[in-house]
Amino acid sequence: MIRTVSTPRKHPPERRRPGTVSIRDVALRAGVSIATVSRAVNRIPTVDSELASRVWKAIDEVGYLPNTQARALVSGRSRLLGLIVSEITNPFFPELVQEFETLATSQGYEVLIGSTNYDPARTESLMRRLLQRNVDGVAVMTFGVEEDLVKKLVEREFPLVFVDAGPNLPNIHVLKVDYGEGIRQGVQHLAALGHRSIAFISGPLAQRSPKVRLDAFLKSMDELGIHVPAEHQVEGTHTMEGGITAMEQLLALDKLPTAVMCSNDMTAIGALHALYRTPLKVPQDISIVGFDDIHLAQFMLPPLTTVQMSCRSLAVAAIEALRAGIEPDHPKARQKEWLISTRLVVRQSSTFPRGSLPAMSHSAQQRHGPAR
Amino acid sequence: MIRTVSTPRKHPPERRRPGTVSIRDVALRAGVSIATVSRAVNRIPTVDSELASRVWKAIDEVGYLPNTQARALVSGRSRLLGLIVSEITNPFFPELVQEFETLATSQGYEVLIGSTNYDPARTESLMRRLLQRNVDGVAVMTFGVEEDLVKKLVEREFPLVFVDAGPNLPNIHVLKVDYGEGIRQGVQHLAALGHRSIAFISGPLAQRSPKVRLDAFLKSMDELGIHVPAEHQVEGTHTMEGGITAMEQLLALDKLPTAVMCSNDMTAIGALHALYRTPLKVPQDISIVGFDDIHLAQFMLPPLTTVQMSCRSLAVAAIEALRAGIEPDHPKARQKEWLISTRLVVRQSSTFPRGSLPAMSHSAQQRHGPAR
DNA sequence: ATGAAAGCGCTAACAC
DNA sequence: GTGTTAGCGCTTTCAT
Repeated sequence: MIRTVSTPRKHPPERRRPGTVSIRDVALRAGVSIATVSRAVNRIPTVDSELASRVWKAIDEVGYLPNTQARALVSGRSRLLGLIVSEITNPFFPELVQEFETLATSQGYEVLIGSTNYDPARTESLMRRLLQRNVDGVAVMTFGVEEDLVKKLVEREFPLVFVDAGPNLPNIHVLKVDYGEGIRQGVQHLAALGHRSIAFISGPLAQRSPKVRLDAFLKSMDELGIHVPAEHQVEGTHTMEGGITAMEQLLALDKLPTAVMCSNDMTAIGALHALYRTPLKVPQDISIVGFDDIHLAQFMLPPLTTVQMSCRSLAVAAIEALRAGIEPDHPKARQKEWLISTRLVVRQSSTFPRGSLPAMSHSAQQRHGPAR
Repeated sequence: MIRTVSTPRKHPPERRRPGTVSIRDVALRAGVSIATVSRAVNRIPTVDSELASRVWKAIDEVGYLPNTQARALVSGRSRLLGLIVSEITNPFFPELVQEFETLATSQGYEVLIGSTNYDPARTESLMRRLLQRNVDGVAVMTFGVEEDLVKKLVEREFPLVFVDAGPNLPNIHVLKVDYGEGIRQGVQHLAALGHRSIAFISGPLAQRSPKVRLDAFLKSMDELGIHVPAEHQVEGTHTMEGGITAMEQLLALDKLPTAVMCSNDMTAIGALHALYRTPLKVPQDISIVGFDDIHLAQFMLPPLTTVQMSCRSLAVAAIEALRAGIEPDHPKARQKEWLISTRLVVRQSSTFPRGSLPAMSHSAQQRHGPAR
């Protein structure tokens, strides 16, 4: 072996955690080179089977675990995915996180999760940290990411997926949730039951997704030629508290709407709770429709009619889109838009408006009957 | 420079993502060595200030972000913390995750989260993956981790924190939640109101924490000399569904208990929902007490009386314990147990048992009055 | 104060 | 088929 002339180091720093085992220990034990160990571990077929089994035996004996960081360093791929959500405590997100994590894991990726808590500064530092960790891609399930940063990343062709059109940039991977269709179904469901006075409790309108949902609602109402007075559009916060407050605002109105559509389920749940405190009954006096179909929705009293946005398909699409961006010859490498469909789930929080009850068939009676 | 004789590589593989900037680019741009850049970045005070500012300027110009993986590789510390929870969709955990993440982040750590879904195989693979990722320590907020694995890690002095005595091993960092005190307070609250027939809906008893909670309940009852008949101990699942089912079991009994204490809030919420479907009123006909004090608890109808276990203190203690294990000269490096206190939060789901109502003072009337 | 270079654990090109 | 070695990006020693 030819060495450089520099004198050997005097105090080789002992940085390894005691008990940590490296590829060299395995090689030594198995009496092969580290390259052979590496090949065996990576299941390169050309390795002699006798050697391979010696290697595996040694691996077992010394308790070797390949160091992912080192692998990442040399391969340039970390097999880490970033997942940015706005608020992990909002019940919609854990369900998404769970799906995302399960899928990622099964495909050999790990997930680094961050919640932004709607704080742009936090979002940016989060993004930076994810990049420093060399994540292979990031799914951004929130808003308020600075356009500048995103633009830079897009230029570097860094794999990035947004839900609902993210920043208005070309060449971005976007999961387009079909709010139009989902919310239209909700509106039409209510309209079909005879509602004409339908209020909408939105999310925080400074954010894109809540805005899109509100627009979808207004458009659906417009299609039916129903006017929505300003006082029937209340801004919530996509939280239970927001739903309570917003519903209280509606309750203070001279003329109550006969139905309320909510921008997400937590808002709808808040609305239900505000109503529990009044003599009004859901759905007999007022119908409530949510959006998301979180797990909790079916356990509400009455069980919540809502528009389902499948976490599963969201997660599947997000990961597929990310991998398409990561792996150069992924079949869908050029696809930029991924459509997420939604569907109405009719439960018992919606029925005919009081007074406009049509001659009731027995089945309708059952279907939309009182829940308690 | 003295080089070895080997011929130069023919196809230096291009693994770097286009746009990625390394320390060398900065050094080149600033006209200094990479060592100087490294020193500047790490704010080593001996760097000449003129050079340092040149370096920072270059960093800014090329958009350099230090690669954490490489740093971790050389320093032996990844500044990554593993957080294992049983089920991210259980509302208690997101609150914990949020606290944990915020704290970790503010201390320069990133968090790798995994949910086990109560699957031991999944737990083990998760643990292995965390180790491969070189996490500096792992907080295990769940159960069913194989003793063997844990034992190995403990031998290697790998920083590990468990909630509630984890495996029965010496020298393990444990967050001891003071169930005894919390549950005793709950029981005494009910007993003080006059309840003598108190049922308990436990969590899955195969797990340690639910078991400990049940034992604490039985002990508290025993202290008061109250016998708990077998049919008043129902096993739930720590989920809403489990609470519903368990409550239905209790409702089928000839003689109903006058109060039900639940092993966690989700169970209590399930119990409330099962009761909503009956003519029984909470708390007039039956009192319900939960455990955890999740965010949702205060929004129940009636707002849930529960024992608060603070996520914040849990997260604080977990991180402090981990850092104590990670950093050799941490002040609390030798501390093994961390006590987490709990406290009763009286809301409106508990009152006097029907019939045993003492001559009621006006204030008691208000305090424990009907919630709707 | 600064730079050269060793080396963290691993993969992959190359030589044999 | 197997071994040797360069090098991923960085920190840290050692020499200057």
